[in-house]
Amino acid sequence: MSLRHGLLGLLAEGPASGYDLARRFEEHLGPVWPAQHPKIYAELSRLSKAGMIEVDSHGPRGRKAYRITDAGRAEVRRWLSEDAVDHTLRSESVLRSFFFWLMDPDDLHEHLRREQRYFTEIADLARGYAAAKDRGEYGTAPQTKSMRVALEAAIRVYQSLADWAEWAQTVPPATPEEDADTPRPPTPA
Amino acid sequence: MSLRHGLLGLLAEGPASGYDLARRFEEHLGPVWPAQHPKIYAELSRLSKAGMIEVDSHGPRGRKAYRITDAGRAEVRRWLSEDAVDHTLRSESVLRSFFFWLMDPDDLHEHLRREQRYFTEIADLARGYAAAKDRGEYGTAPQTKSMRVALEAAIRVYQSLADWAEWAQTVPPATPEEDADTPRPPTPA
DNA sequence: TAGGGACATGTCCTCAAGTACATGTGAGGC
DNA sequence: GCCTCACATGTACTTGAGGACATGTCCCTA
Repeated sequence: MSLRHGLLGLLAEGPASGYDLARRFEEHLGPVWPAQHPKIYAELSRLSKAGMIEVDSHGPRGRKAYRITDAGRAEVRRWLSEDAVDHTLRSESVLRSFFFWLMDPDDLHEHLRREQRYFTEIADLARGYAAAKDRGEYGTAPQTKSMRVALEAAIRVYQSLADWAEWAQTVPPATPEEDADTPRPPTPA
Repeated sequence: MSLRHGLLGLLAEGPASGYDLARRFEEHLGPVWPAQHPKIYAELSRLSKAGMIEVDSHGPRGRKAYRITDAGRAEVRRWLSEDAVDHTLRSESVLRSFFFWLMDPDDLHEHLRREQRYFTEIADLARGYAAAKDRGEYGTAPQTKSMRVALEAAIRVYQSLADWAEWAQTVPPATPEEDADTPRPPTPA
Protein backbone atom coordinates (compact mmCIF):
# COMPACT_ATOMS: atom_id res chain seq x y z
CA MET A 1 0.00 0.00 0.00
CA SER A 2 1.56 3.24 -1.14
CA LEU A 3 -1.08 5.70 0.02
CA ARG A 4 0.58 5.60 3.42
CA HIS A 5 3.91 6.56 1.91
CA GLY A 6 2.38 9.08 -0.44
CA LEU A 7 0.91 10.90 2.54
CA LEU A 8 4.17 10.77 4.45
CA GLY A 9 5.99 12.10 1.40
CA LEU A 10 3.64 15.03 1.06
CA LEU A 11 3.83 15.78 4.78
CA ALA A 12 7.63 15.76 4.52
CA GLU A 13 7.23 19.02 2.58
CA GLY A 14 5.50 20.65 5.52
CA PRO A 15 2.39 20.43 7.72
CA ALA A 16 -0.96 19.88 6.02
CA SER A 17 -4.52 18.91 6.88
CA GLY A 18 -6.46 15.94 5.54
CA TYR A 19 -8.35 18.33 3.33
CA ASP A 20 -5.13 19.77 1.89
CA LEU A 21 -3.77 16.31 1.26
CA ALA A 22 -6.97 15.16 -0.42
CA ARG A 23 -6.78 18.14 -2.77
CA ARG A 24 -3.14 17.55 -3.57
CA PHE A 25 -3.87 13.92 -4.30
CA GLU A 26 -6.71 14.84 -6.58
CA GLU A 27 -4.88 17.61 -8.39
CA HIS A 28 -1.36 16.29 -8.64
CA LEU A 29 -1.13 12.64 -7.78
CA GLY A 30 -4.58 11.59 -8.93
CA PRO A 31 -3.59 10.45 -12.43
CA VAL A 32 -0.96 8.07 -11.04
CA TRP A 33 -2.35 7.29 -7.61
CA PRO A 34 -6.01 8.00 -6.89
CA ALA A 35 -7.10 8.47 -3.26
CA GLN A 36 -10.38 9.76 -1.89
CA HIS A 37 -10.80 11.64 1.33
CA PRO A 38 -12.26 8.77 3.41
CA LYS A 39 -9.14 6.72 2.82
CA ILE A 40 -6.93 9.67 3.59
CA TYR A 41 -8.56 10.55 6.91
CA ALA A 42 -8.49 6.91 7.95
CA GLU A 43 -4.84 6.56 7.03
CA LEU A 44 -3.94 9.76 8.84
CA SER A 45 -5.35 8.51 12.11
CA ARG A 46 -3.51 5.22 11.62
CA LEU A 47 -0.25 7.08 10.93
CA SER A 48 -0.88 9.23 13.96
CA LYS A 49 -1.42 6.20 16.18
CA ALA A 50 1.80 4.70 14.77
CA GLY A 51 3.73 7.83 15.72
CA MET A 52 4.68 8.67 12.14
CA ILE A 53 2.84 11.99 12.22
CA GLU A 54 1.40 14.25 14.92
CA VAL A 55 -1.07 17.11 15.12
CA ASP A 56 0.71 20.34 14.30
CA SER A 57 -2.08 22.87 14.78
CA HIS A 58 -5.83 23.28 15.05
CA GLY A 59 -7.44 25.70 12.62
CA PRO A 60 -10.80 27.40 11.94
CA ARG A 61 -13.45 24.80 11.03
CA GLY A 62 -12.15 21.90 13.07
CA ARG A 63 -9.14 21.92 10.80
CA LYS A 64 -6.34 19.69 12.00
CA ALA A 65 -2.93 20.04 10.40
CA TYR A 66 -0.45 17.20 10.79
CA ARG A 67 3.31 17.33 10.96
CA ILE A 68 5.63 14.46 10.07
CA THR A 69 7.80 13.03 12.85
CA ASP A 70 11.34 11.72 12.61
CA ALA A 71 9.93 8.20 12.60
CA GLY A 72 7.69 9.13 9.67
CA ARG A 73 10.52 10.68 7.75
CA ALA A 74 12.62 7.58 8.35
CA GLU A 75 9.79 5.36 7.16
CA VAL A 76 9.24 7.19 3.88
CA ARG A 77 13.00 7.15 3.24
CA ARG A 78 13.12 3.44 4.01
CA TRP A 79 10.28 2.83 1.56
CA LEU A 80 12.02 4.78 -1.18
CA SER A 81 15.35 3.05 -0.89
CA GLU A 82 14.49 -0.44 0.35
CA ASP A 83 11.02 -1.55 -0.74
CA ALA A 84 10.75 -3.20 -4.13
CA VAL A 85 8.91 -1.15 -6.75
CA ASP A 86 5.58 -2.53 -7.89
CA HIS A 87 5.80 -2.09 -11.65
CA THR A 88 2.26 -2.97 -12.61
CA LEU A 89 0.84 -0.22 -14.76
CA ARG A 90 -2.92 -0.53 -14.64
CA SER A 91 -4.49 0.93 -17.75
CA GLU A 92 -8.03 0.31 -18.85
CA SER A 93 -7.23 2.00 -22.16
CA VAL A 94 -4.66 -0.61 -23.04
CA LEU A 95 -6.75 -3.45 -21.64
CA ARG A 96 -9.54 -2.46 -24.00
CA SER A 97 -7.19 -2.54 -26.96
CA PHE A 98 -6.90 -6.32 -26.61
CA PHE A 99 -10.56 -6.46 -27.53
CA PHE A 100 -10.69 -3.92 -30.35
CA TRP A 101 -11.39 -6.74 -32.81
CA LEU A 102 -14.84 -7.06 -31.19
CA MET A 103 -15.73 -3.47 -32.03
CA ASP A 104 -17.47 -2.07 -35.03
CA PRO A 105 -14.75 -0.33 -37.16
CA ASP A 106 -16.53 3.02 -37.06
CA ASP A 107 -17.02 2.85 -33.30
CA LEU A 108 -13.38 1.92 -32.91
CA HIS A 109 -12.22 4.80 -35.03
CA GLU A 110 -14.30 7.22 -33.03
CA HIS A 111 -13.06 5.68 -29.80
CA LEU A 112 -9.43 6.09 -30.86
CA ARG A 113 -9.99 9.68 -31.88
CA ARG A 114 -11.42 10.43 -28.45
CA GLU A 115 -8.55 8.64 -26.73
CA GLN A 116 -6.01 10.55 -28.77
CA ARG A 117 -7.67 13.84 -27.89
CA TYR A 118 -7.79 12.95 -24.20
CA PHE A 119 -4.16 11.85 -23.93
CA THR A 120 -2.98 14.88 -25.90
CA GLU A 121 -4.87 17.16 -23.55
CA ILE A 122 -3.24 15.66 -20.47
CA ALA A 123 0.20 15.75 -22.06
CA ASP A 124 -0.28 19.42 -22.93
CA LEU A 125 -1.49 20.19 -19.43
CA ALA A 126 1.63 18.58 -17.98
CA ARG A 127 3.76 20.49 -20.50
CA GLY A 128 2.18 23.71 -19.30
CA TYR A 129 3.02 23.02 -15.68
CA ALA A 130 6.54 21.94 -16.63
CA ALA A 131 7.10 25.15 -18.57
CA ALA A 132 5.93 27.21 -15.59
CA LYS A 133 8.32 25.33 -13.36
CA ASP A 134 11.14 25.87 -15.88
CA ARG A 135 10.38 29.60 -15.91
CA GLY A 136 11.05 29.48 -12.18
CA GLU A 137 7.49 30.13 -11.10
CA TYR A 138 7.60 27.53 -8.36
CA GLY A 139 11.04 28.34 -7.01
CA THR A 140 14.03 26.08 -6.80
CA ALA A 141 13.22 24.01 -3.70
CA PRO A 142 14.13 20.33 -4.02
CA GLN A 143 10.47 19.26 -3.86
CA THR A 144 9.63 21.29 -6.94
CA LYS A 145 12.60 19.73 -8.68
CA SER A 146 11.10 16.30 -8.02
CA MET A 147 7.75 17.56 -9.17
CA ARG A 148 9.41 18.56 -12.42
CA VAL A 149 10.74 15.00 -12.83
CA ALA A 150 7.28 13.57 -12.21
CA LEU A 151 5.81 16.01 -14.74
CA GLU A 152 8.33 14.83 -17.27
CA ALA A 153 7.08 11.27 -16.79
CA ALA A 154 3.50 12.42 -17.32
CA ILE A 155 4.43 14.32 -20.48
CA ARG A 156 6.31 11.39 -21.97
CA VAL A 157 3.83 8.66 -21.04
CA TYR A 158 0.70 10.55 -22.06
CA GLN A 159 2.30 11.73 -25.29
CA SER A 160 3.29 8.17 -26.11
CA LEU A 161 -0.31 7.07 -25.54
CA ALA A 162 -1.59 9.89 -27.72
CA ASP A 163 0.81 8.86 -30.48
CA TRP A 164 -0.25 5.26 -30.03
CA ALA A 165 -3.94 6.15 -30.40
CA GLU A 166 -3.13 8.13 -33.53
CA TRP A 167 -1.09 5.26 -34.96
CA ALA A 168 -3.83 2.73 -34.15
CA GLN A 169 -6.21 4.67 -36.37
CA THR A 170 -3.99 3.86 -39.33
CA VAL A 171 -4.19 0.09 -38.72
CA PRO A 172 -6.65 -1.27 -41.29
CA PRO A 173 -9.66 -3.16 -39.89
CA ALA A 174 -9.85 -6.94 -40.34
CA THR A 175 -10.92 -8.03 -43.82
CA PRO A 176 -13.77 -10.54 -44.16
CA GLU A 177 -11.28 -13.29 -45.19
CA GLU A 178 -9.21 -12.73 -42.06
CA ASP A 179 -12.37 -12.72 -40.03
CA ALA A 180 -13.18 -16.19 -41.29
CA ASP A 181 -9.63 -17.29 -40.54
CA THR A 182 -9.96 -17.49 -36.74
CA PRO A 183 -7.47 -19.95 -35.25
CA ARG A 184 -6.53 -19.86 -31.55
CA PRO A 185 -3.23 -17.98 -31.20
CA PRO A 186 -0.46 -20.35 -29.95
CA THR A 187 0.83 -18.32 -27.00
CA PRO A 188 1.46 -14.73 -28.00
CA ALA A 189 2.27 -11.66 -25.94
CA MET B 1 -14.63 -3.44 -12.59
CA SER B 2 -13.02 -4.53 -15.83
CA LEU B 3 -11.96 -8.03 -14.86
CA ARG B 4 -15.45 -9.14 -15.79
CA HIS B 5 -15.10 -7.66 -19.25
CA GLY B 6 -11.55 -8.84 -19.64
CA LEU B 7 -12.71 -12.40 -19.07
CA LEU B 8 -15.60 -12.01 -21.49
CA GLY B 9 -13.25 -10.57 -24.08
CA LEU B 10 -10.87 -13.49 -23.78
CA LEU B 11 -13.72 -15.99 -23.92
CA ALA B 12 -14.97 -14.28 -27.08
CA GLU B 13 -11.89 -15.76 -28.78
CA GLY B 14 -13.00 -19.26 -27.90
CA PRO B 15 -13.71 -21.57 -24.95
CA ALA B 16 -11.23 -21.61 -22.09
CA SER B 17 -10.96 -22.81 -18.50
CA GLY B 18 -10.30 -20.71 -15.41
CA TYR B 19 -6.77 -22.01 -15.43
CA ASP B 20 -6.25 -20.97 -19.04
CA LEU B 21 -7.64 -17.53 -18.33
CA ALA B 22 -5.48 -17.08 -15.25
CA ARG B 23 -2.41 -17.90 -17.32
CA ARG B 24 -3.39 -15.54 -20.10
CA PHE B 25 -3.97 -12.78 -17.59
CA GLU B 26 -0.62 -13.37 -16.01
CA GLU B 27 1.28 -13.66 -19.27
CA HIS B 28 -0.41 -11.12 -21.49
CA LEU B 29 -2.71 -8.83 -19.58
CA GLY B 30 -0.83 -8.87 -16.27
CA PRO B 31 1.22 -5.71 -16.90
CA VAL B 32 -1.91 -3.66 -17.60
CA TRP B 33 -4.52 -5.51 -15.59
CA PRO B 34 -3.42 -7.93 -12.88
CA ALA B 35 -5.79 -10.72 -11.81
CA GLN B 36 -5.12 -13.76 -9.66
CA HIS B 37 -6.87 -17.06 -9.95
CA PRO B 38 -9.15 -16.66 -6.90
CA LYS B 39 -10.70 -13.56 -8.43
CA ILE B 40 -11.02 -15.26 -11.80
CA TYR B 41 -12.80 -18.38 -10.53
CA ALA B 42 -15.15 -16.24 -8.46
CA GLU B 43 -15.93 -14.00 -11.40
CA LEU B 44 -16.50 -16.97 -13.70
CA SER B 45 -19.17 -18.43 -11.44
CA ARG B 46 -20.80 -15.01 -11.22
CA LEU B 47 -20.74 -14.66 -15.03
CA SER B 48 -22.14 -18.15 -15.34
CA LYS B 49 -25.00 -17.36 -12.97
CA ALA B 50 -25.69 -14.21 -14.97
CA GLY B 51 -25.95 -16.24 -18.17
CA MET B 52 -23.01 -14.49 -19.84
CA ILE B 53 -21.02 -17.71 -20.13
CA GLU B 54 -21.78 -21.42 -19.87
CA VAL B 55 -19.83 -24.62 -19.37
CA ASP B 56 -18.54 -25.82 -22.73
CA SER B 57 -16.82 -29.06 -21.75
CA HIS B 58 -15.40 -31.04 -18.84
CA GLY B 59 -11.78 -32.15 -19.13
CA PRO B 60 -9.20 -34.32 -17.35
CA ARG B 61 -8.48 -32.98 -13.84
CA GLY B 62 -11.87 -31.52 -13.10
CA ARG B 63 -11.14 -29.06 -15.86
CA LYS B 64 -14.14 -26.97 -16.83
CA ALA B 65 -14.02 -24.94 -20.02
CA TYR B 66 -16.44 -22.08 -20.45
CA ARG B 67 -18.01 -20.74 -23.61
CA ILE B 68 -19.32 -17.19 -24.06
CA THR B 69 -23.05 -16.81 -24.73
CA ASP B 70 -24.75 -14.27 -26.96
CA ALA B 71 -25.64 -12.27 -23.88
CA GLY B 72 -21.96 -12.26 -22.88
CA ARG B 73 -20.83 -11.18 -26.31
CA ALA B 74 -23.40 -8.38 -26.27
CA GLU B 75 -22.22 -7.26 -22.83
CA VAL B 76 -18.55 -7.02 -23.79
CA ARG B 77 -19.48 -5.12 -26.95
CA ARG B 78 -21.66 -2.78 -24.91
CA TRP B 79 -18.80 -2.15 -22.52
CA LEU B 80 -16.41 -1.36 -25.35
CA SER B 81 -18.64 1.10 -27.13
CA GLU B 82 -20.73 2.62 -24.33
CA ASP B 83 -18.97 2.61 -20.99
CA ALA B 84 -16.71 5.56 -20.26
CA VAL B 85 -13.01 4.74 -20.16
CA ASP B 86 -11.33 5.02 -16.77
CA HIS B 87 -8.13 6.83 -17.63
CA THR B 88 -6.33 6.55 -14.32
CA LEU B 89 -2.89 5.14 -14.89
CA ARG B 90 -1.71 3.76 -11.58
CA SER B 91 2.06 3.77 -11.44
CA GLU B 92 4.08 3.39 -8.29
CA SER B 93 7.21 4.30 -10.25
CA VAL B 94 5.87 7.74 -11.07
CA LEU B 95 4.37 8.19 -7.61
CA ARG B 96 7.79 7.63 -6.10
CA SER B 97 9.30 10.26 -8.35
CA PHE B 98 7.37 12.95 -6.49
CA PHE B 99 9.48 12.09 -3.48
CA PHE B 100 12.90 11.72 -5.09
CA TRP B 101 14.05 14.82 -3.26
CA LEU B 102 13.92 12.77 -0.04
CA MET B 103 16.43 10.25 -1.35
CA ASP B 104 20.16 10.17 -1.02
CA PRO B 105 21.58 11.18 -4.47
CA ASP B 106 23.55 7.95 -4.83
CA ASP B 107 20.54 5.81 -3.89
CA LEU B 108 18.45 7.76 -6.36
CA HIS B 109 20.94 7.29 -9.14
CA GLU B 110 21.08 3.56 -8.51
CA HIS B 111 17.28 3.43 -8.34
CA LEU B 112 16.94 5.20 -11.68
CA ARG B 113 19.45 2.89 -13.30
CA ARG B 114 17.45 -0.12 -12.12
CA GLU B 115 14.21 1.42 -13.31
CA GLN B 116 15.70 2.19 -16.72
CA ARG B 117 16.95 -1.37 -17.04
CA TYR B 118 13.58 -2.80 -16.02
CA PHE B 119 11.52 -0.66 -18.41
CA THR B 120 13.92 -1.31 -21.27
CA GLU B 121 13.63 -5.04 -20.67
CA ILE B 122 9.84 -4.98 -20.85
CA ALA B 123 9.89 -2.76 -23.94
CA ASP B 124 12.29 -5.18 -25.64
CA LEU B 125 10.17 -8.14 -24.67
CA ALA B 126 7.12 -6.49 -26.21
CA ARG B 127 9.15 -5.62 -29.29
CA GLY B 128 10.10 -9.28 -29.63
CA TYR B 129 6.49 -10.41 -29.53
CA ALA B 130 5.50 -7.68 -31.97
CA ALA B 131 8.21 -8.72 -34.41
CA ALA B 132 7.03 -12.34 -34.24
CA LYS B 133 3.50 -11.20 -34.93
CA ASP B 134 4.72 -9.07 -37.84
CA ARG B 135 6.57 -12.08 -39.26
CA GLY B 136 3.17 -13.77 -39.33
CA GLU B 137 3.88 -16.29 -36.59
CA TYR B 138 0.50 -15.84 -34.96
CA GLY B 139 -1.61 -15.78 -38.11
CA THR B 140 -3.84 -13.00 -39.33
CA ALA B 141 -6.95 -13.52 -37.21
CA PRO B 142 -8.53 -10.29 -35.96
CA GLN B 143 -7.70 -11.09 -32.32
CA THR B 144 -4.01 -11.24 -33.09
CA LYS B 145 -4.32 -7.93 -34.90
CA SER B 146 -5.70 -6.39 -31.70
CA MET B 147 -2.96 -8.06 -29.74
CA ARG B 148 -0.49 -6.33 -32.03
CA VAL B 149 -2.11 -2.97 -31.25
CA ALA B 150 -1.88 -3.68 -27.51
CA LEU B 151 1.76 -4.66 -27.91
CA GLU B 152 2.43 -1.39 -29.65
CA ALA B 153 1.05 0.43 -26.61
CA ALA B 154 3.33 -1.59 -24.33
CA ILE B 155 6.37 -0.85 -26.50
CA ARG B 156 5.69 2.87 -26.60
CA VAL B 157 4.76 3.33 -22.97
CA TYR B 158 7.56 1.24 -21.50
CA GLN B 159 10.11 2.79 -23.85
CA SER B 160 8.96 6.25 -22.81
CA LEU B 161 9.41 5.27 -19.17
CA ALA B 162 12.87 3.88 -19.89
CA ASP B 163 13.81 7.12 -21.63
CA TRP B 164 12.39 9.08 -18.72
CA ALA B 165 14.46 7.12 -16.20
CA GLU B 166 17.54 7.73 -18.31
CA TRP B 167 16.79 11.44 -18.60
CA ALA B 168 16.15 11.72 -14.87
CA GLN B 169 19.70 10.55 -14.19
CA THR B 170 20.95 13.70 -15.94
CA VAL B 171 19.01 16.02 -13.63
CA PRO B 172 21.53 17.42 -11.12
CA PRO B 173 20.73 16.80 -7.44
CA ALA B 174 19.66 19.72 -5.25
CA THR B 175 22.51 21.97 -4.14
CA PRO B 176 22.87 22.81 -0.43
CA GLU B 177 21.69 26.40 -1.13
CA GLU B 178 18.51 25.15 -2.77
CA ASP B 179 18.05 22.73 0.06
CA ALA B 180 17.99 25.60 2.51
CA ASP B 181 15.54 27.44 0.26
CA THR B 182 12.43 25.41 1.08
CA PRO B 183 9.25 27.43 0.57
CA ARG B 184 5.85 25.78 0.16
CA PRO B 185 5.06 25.51 -3.57
CA PRO B 186 2.04 27.71 -4.47
CA THR B 187 -0.11 25.16 -6.29
CA PRO B 188 1.93 23.27 -8.86
CA ALA B 189 1.19 20.19 -10.95
C1' DT C 1 6.84 -47.68 -9.23
C1' DA C 2 7.77 -43.67 -6.80
C1' DG C 3 8.15 -38.94 -6.89
C1' DG C 4 8.01 -34.37 -8.63
C1' DG C 5 5.98 -30.90 -11.29
C1' DA C 6 2.49 -28.87 -14.00
C1' DC C 7 -2.47 -28.91 -14.27
C1' DA C 8 -6.75 -27.60 -12.11
C1' DT C 9 -10.26 -25.66 -8.89
C1' DG C 10 -11.69 -23.71 -5.20
C1' DT C 11 -12.38 -21.31 -0.10
C1' DC C 12 -11.11 -18.07 3.50
C1' DC C 13 -9.59 -14.03 5.32
C1' DT C 14 -7.68 -9.49 5.31
C1' DC C 15 -6.86 -5.21 3.59
C1' DA C 16 -7.52 -1.54 -0.07
C1' DA C 17 -10.55 1.24 -2.79
C1' DG C 18 -14.57 3.71 -3.55
C1' DT C 19 -19.40 5.48 -3.03
C1' DA C 20 -22.91 7.31 -0.29
C1' DC C 21 -24.21 9.37 3.71
C1' DA C 22 -23.87 12.71 7.54
C1' DT C 23 -22.58 16.94 9.75
C1' DG C 24 -21.01 21.29 10.76
C1' DT C 25 -18.37 26.08 10.10
C1' DG C 26 -16.47 30.40 8.31
C1' DA C 27 -16.37 33.96 4.78
C1' DG C 28 -18.20 36.75 1.29
C1' DG C 29 -21.85 38.59 -1.54
C1' DC C 30 -26.50 40.33 -2.09
C1' DG D 1 -29.30 39.30 7.91
C1' DC D 2 -29.54 35.50 4.92
C1' DC D 3 -27.87 32.38 1.66
C1' DT D 4 -24.53 29.98 -0.76
C1' DC D 5 -20.22 28.00 -1.38
C1' DA D 6 -15.87 26.34 -0.18
C1' DC D 7 -13.77 24.47 3.77
C1' DA D 8 -13.39 20.60 6.77
C1' DT D 9 -13.92 15.98 8.94
C1' DG D 10 -15.64 12.01 9.55
C1' DT D 11 -18.66 7.10 9.44
C1' DA D 12 -20.85 3.24 7.09
C1' DC D 13 -21.23 0.11 3.66
C1' DT D 14 -20.00 -2.35 -0.52
C1' DT D 15 -16.89 -4.08 -3.64
C1' DG D 16 -12.19 -5.23 -5.37
C1' DA D 17 -7.61 -7.04 -4.88
C1' DG D 18 -4.55 -10.23 -3.16
C1' DG D 19 -2.21 -13.63 -0.20
C1' DA D 20 -2.66 -18.00 2.29
C1' DC D 21 -4.59 -22.24 2.63
C1' DA D 22 -6.60 -26.63 0.95
C1' DT D 23 -7.14 -30.39 -2.20
C1' DG D 24 -6.67 -33.44 -5.75
C1' DT D 25 -5.06 -35.37 -10.54
C1' DC D 26 -2.49 -36.55 -14.57
C1' DC D 27 1.92 -37.24 -16.81
C1' DC D 28 6.66 -37.87 -17.33
C1' DT D 29 11.01 -39.41 -15.85
C1' DA D 30 14.38 -41.72 -13.10
